[in-house]
Amino acid sequence: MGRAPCCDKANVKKGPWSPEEDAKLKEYIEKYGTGGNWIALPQKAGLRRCGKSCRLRWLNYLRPNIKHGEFSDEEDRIICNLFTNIGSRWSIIAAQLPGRTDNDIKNYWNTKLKKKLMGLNMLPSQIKSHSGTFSSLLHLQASLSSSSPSSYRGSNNSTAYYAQNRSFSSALEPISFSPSLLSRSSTNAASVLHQVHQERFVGRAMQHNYQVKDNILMFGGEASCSSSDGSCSNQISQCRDREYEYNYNFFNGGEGHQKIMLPDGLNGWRSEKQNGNGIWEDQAPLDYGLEEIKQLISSTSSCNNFLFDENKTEEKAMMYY
DNA sequence: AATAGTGGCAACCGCGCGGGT
DNA sequence: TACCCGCGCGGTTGCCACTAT
Repeated sequence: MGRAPCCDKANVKKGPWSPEEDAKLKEYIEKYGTGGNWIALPQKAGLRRCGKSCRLRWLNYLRPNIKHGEFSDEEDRIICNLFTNIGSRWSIIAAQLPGRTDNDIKNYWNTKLKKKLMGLNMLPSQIKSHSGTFSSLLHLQASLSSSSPSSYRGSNNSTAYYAQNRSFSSALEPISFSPSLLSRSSTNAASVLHQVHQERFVGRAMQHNYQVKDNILMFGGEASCSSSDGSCSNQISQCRDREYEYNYNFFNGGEGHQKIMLPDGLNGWRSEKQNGNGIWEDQAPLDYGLEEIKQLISSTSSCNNFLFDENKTEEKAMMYY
């Protein structure tokens, strides 16, 4: 049995909003607010509209400080960067662009920005050969970047790595997230992180959990949750409590020298270990040829090359995904 | 001038989540 | 604990304007 409709569809108007309806809605909300109940709002405001429709109209069009029109290069950069790192979390991306709505950004991405990027660097054959969406390609890029050449693993300064290897690490521009980014989302921060990791490291439809065990960050299901003392959940919550620190260390391989075990996003699991010289090495290489991978990544590097300011690699409070 | 094709945007739909009971 | 309800999100659809033929 399906869910009950949110409103009486027969008595509800659909389609484009008239200026009169806009005025009614705007006037009502400015006077009384939403009252925390969108479902009841249209009736009170004298509108024959579904509450959800009112909410959408208000959020995407009528509410103050909405920015319409062309996106700036800086906005392009942010969108591209965030999309690469967190995928189609339009609301989160929108939270980083004051005045822009998630719908706006989504439309802009789908109709313009994606094509812009594709047109610049992607050859049709490359797209076809990987039979994935642009999104999955970016995710692939992201996951591959997380398994970047082991030569940098020994370094605590990943920024240096980015600076030297921008064409390869294109999507791994460090991103600065304001705390409001997470708090403004209806989803809690840990959940966002969890989802981000799923998208970031899993190039196929697999679901993974992560946990911290003995200072080792591990991804996986029950197998990785085999703590002998059964304190799996505690470890996870510890991880969540320290999410900023953890994320920094996670990618940076920095303070704490956390080991990671992660899905390689293509062919299964890949773990890493430190060799005798303190260099982090992949335990199992990817089956994808390195050259092919580099080609893929450089082919999508337009995201950085034409949008990103080279001088902005210095980030302060940053999280690496 | 008429028609078909394409792009862009606004709006809708269905689902998952979380709070309340 | 289970259920209901509203909210918010992401994907999709439909309409309109513009362009090409």
